Amino acid sequence: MPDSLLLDRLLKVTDQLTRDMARAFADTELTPARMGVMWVVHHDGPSTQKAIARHLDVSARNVTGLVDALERSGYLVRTAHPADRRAHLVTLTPIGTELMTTAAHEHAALSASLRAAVAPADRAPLERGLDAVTTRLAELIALEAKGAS
Amino acid sequence: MPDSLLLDRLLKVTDQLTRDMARAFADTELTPARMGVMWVVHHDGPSTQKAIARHLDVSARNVTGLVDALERSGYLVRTAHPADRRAHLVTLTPIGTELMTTAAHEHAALSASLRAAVAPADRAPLERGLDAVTTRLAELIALEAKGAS
DNA sequence: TATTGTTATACTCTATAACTATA
DNA sequence: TATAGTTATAGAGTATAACAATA
Repeated sequence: MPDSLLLDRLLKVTDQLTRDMARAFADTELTPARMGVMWVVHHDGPSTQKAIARHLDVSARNVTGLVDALERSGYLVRTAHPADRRAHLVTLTPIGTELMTTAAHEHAALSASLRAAVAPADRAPLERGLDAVTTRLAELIALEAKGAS
Repeated sequence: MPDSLLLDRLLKVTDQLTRDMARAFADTELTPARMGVMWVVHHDGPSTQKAIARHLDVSARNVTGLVDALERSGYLVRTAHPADRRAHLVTLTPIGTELMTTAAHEHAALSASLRAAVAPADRAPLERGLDAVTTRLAELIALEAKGAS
């Protein structure tokens, strides 16, 4: 597709990554949304559900359901918050920690594989270009949010 | 984020595009999945639901629901297939055609805006890099599909 | 009063399976 | 027999609103 628009290329990658992630979790009790919760807790350590909701920019109700499923599957547990009896601290179980260790390795390996597929001279410009696109997209999204107030 | 992995950059753009599209359709009866149907019919002309399902790689049942919603909203209609009485030909209404004309312009404008945000010397390498990533991702997805048979 | 999390409710996207009408 | 589409059913993600317990 030599004449494609930049946006079409970005949407193509978006579609591939979305589908590939969903496929990777088929036949497990994990899903992309549940893994989102796992990444937050993996990176930030034990977190309240409110903090997770803010981090993912989803509703508190949504987090309740995702944590329910992950707790059922044994990847995390709700524990008492030491200072606030309203809140739960969501904490990874040993199995959850093991899952995320593996996931982090696979994530890095996939990133390296994709980078290796790019011509060496194009790698730095690709990364700079993606950063520029991200910055512009963030500006456009902020503008829309403002206008839609 | 100067030290981010390539994959993290790609996922960031994926997240931004996904959210931005969903936001763009808030307060309308359109959604990203419904617009997917609209794009197929816009590009391919009157299409059977089966053809749409193949194009989008979703189930026939799914297309039934999406076409139901778009027909209710007045963007397309089911018409009789001239040669196969089992099939429906999904056809854009004048309003649907108008919608897609506008959408195509906005799509091109967004693409140009994103491209303009990238340093001129980085634009060609960015596009080449994205094509390389897409090709590699397609290979990896094909490998997984084969292994999971 | 404000906040955390849950229950209640609803909509969308998605899938498989069974069924109808046609090929 | 095979195919196009629908109905039936189900699970997942998401949201708002009302409510309980606690701050």
